[in-house]
Amino acid sequence: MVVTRIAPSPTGDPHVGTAYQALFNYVFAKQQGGKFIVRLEDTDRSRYNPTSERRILEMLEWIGLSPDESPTKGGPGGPYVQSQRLPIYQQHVQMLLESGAAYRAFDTAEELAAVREAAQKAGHKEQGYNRRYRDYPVAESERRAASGEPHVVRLKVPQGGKTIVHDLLRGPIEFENAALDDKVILKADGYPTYHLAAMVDDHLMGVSHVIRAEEWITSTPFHILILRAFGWDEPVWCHTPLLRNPDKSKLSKRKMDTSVDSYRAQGFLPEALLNYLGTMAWSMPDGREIFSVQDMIEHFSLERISLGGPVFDLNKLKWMNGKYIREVLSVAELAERARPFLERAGLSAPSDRYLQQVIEAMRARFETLQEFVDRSRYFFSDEYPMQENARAKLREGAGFFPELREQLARLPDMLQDATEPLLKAFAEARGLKTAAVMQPLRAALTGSLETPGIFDLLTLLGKERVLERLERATPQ
RNA sequence: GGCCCCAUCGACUAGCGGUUAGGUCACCGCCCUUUCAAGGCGGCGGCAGGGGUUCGAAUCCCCUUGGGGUCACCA
Repeated sequence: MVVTRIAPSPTGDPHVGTAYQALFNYVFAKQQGGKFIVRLEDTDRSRYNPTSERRILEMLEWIGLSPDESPTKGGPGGPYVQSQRLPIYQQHVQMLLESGAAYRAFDTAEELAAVREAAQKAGHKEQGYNRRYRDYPVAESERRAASGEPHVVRLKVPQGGKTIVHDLLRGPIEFENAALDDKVILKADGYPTYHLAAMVDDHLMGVSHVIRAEEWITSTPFHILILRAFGWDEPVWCHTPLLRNPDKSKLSKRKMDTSVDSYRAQGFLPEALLNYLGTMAWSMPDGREIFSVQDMIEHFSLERISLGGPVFDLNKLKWMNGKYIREVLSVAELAERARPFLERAGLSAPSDRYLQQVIEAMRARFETLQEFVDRSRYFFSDEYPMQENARAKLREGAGFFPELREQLARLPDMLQDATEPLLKAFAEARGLKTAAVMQPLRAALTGSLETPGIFDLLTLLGKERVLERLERATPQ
């Protein structure tokens, strides 16, 4: 059975890279009739962030990549939080200690730093651990450990030969074992390092395919060595390209907005964000660019992942979000999603019908739900900003506003059948171009020159508000 | 710097020995539109360079260059 996983570290905001990895792991697992696991890697106490954990899990639900097994859902391989699995790791490390595949090292942090510094000064190329305790007498090691002396446990990496990583996308990648380090697998605080914990968990949880970012390639030989030390089989390794900043470096919050929560707050739709991520290093066989996760599951193959590192382009993400807004979601759905944004801005719609009508009119004019709110304020409140270019138009119309208002007031309603002839006749009677009437009117009604069509505006705003705003726009 | 990965328009990509190198975003122009968008049509723009292999290379191999990742008791 195919089992995939993501193993995020709860250290901060839910990262788009996590959503990206989740997408590929989820889609592949679902397509193969397998399962998708989420496991939290919180073995670094110093970087642990208590709210991050919950937010990562919530993010996955929001975006629609719900795991089959996770800290909140549980499952046969649980617990799914590494800090709750300490006995398991310690037990496994003990096995390696007993088999001689690992050894205790009693170097202090200061000693290591000093050694490293000395090596650097001497211009040594080898930067790894000096393996001081690799051949330390076992009895002595046992004694010092038993006496409570702080220590770490390191893996005894073979000093000759090579380890080959068979990457699904890149073929065999060779590493000289001599160039590898005796990495720490159990820290002095009793917590395992990522390398040990991830391999033990992947094995115990039955993970068949490790689909992860390419930054892990260089530590994969070490992972393979851990697996071998236990006598376990390797999963299929598949390293996907890293999402990039515009300058091509690894996507980072210093240079880009990497928080999924932030995109959510800006009014990006989960479907659109997911669709966009799906076009990063992957493409639909038929070239379609707008596709759902379900479409992706139907046509996915790991082999179609391209290897160049894709730049995360906010511009195209926005375009795609707009595409979903105007062509994929129904007006009713959009209304429901827009409502919380409206409320957060202190606005509310008098009715579902009205909200939907406004959205229909605005649909092609916003690309995020926040933009919708920002650009539609005049539909929901009489307090809206007057833009500078609109103010200028207002002055042009000031002279005829009272008369225009008078005439509009005599109409039974503001429907186009009545308002259009009126506006045209009104302009003609004064020797004005129709636009010379419409633009000042638009400015008076909305404070803006970028709005839906004037007749939609009149209809939606209704007679009462139209007359009121016209009056308000007329200088006393 | 060592090791490792990668390389098609500015960006995302299609291409997997024979194509006028296709599509999308962005940009520019035109159309539609008495606003702004959206939409339609068109345009600009690319196989990093050099060697091979081959009748024939964007496609295969090598070198160079460039970019990236990684070298923690972080993941």
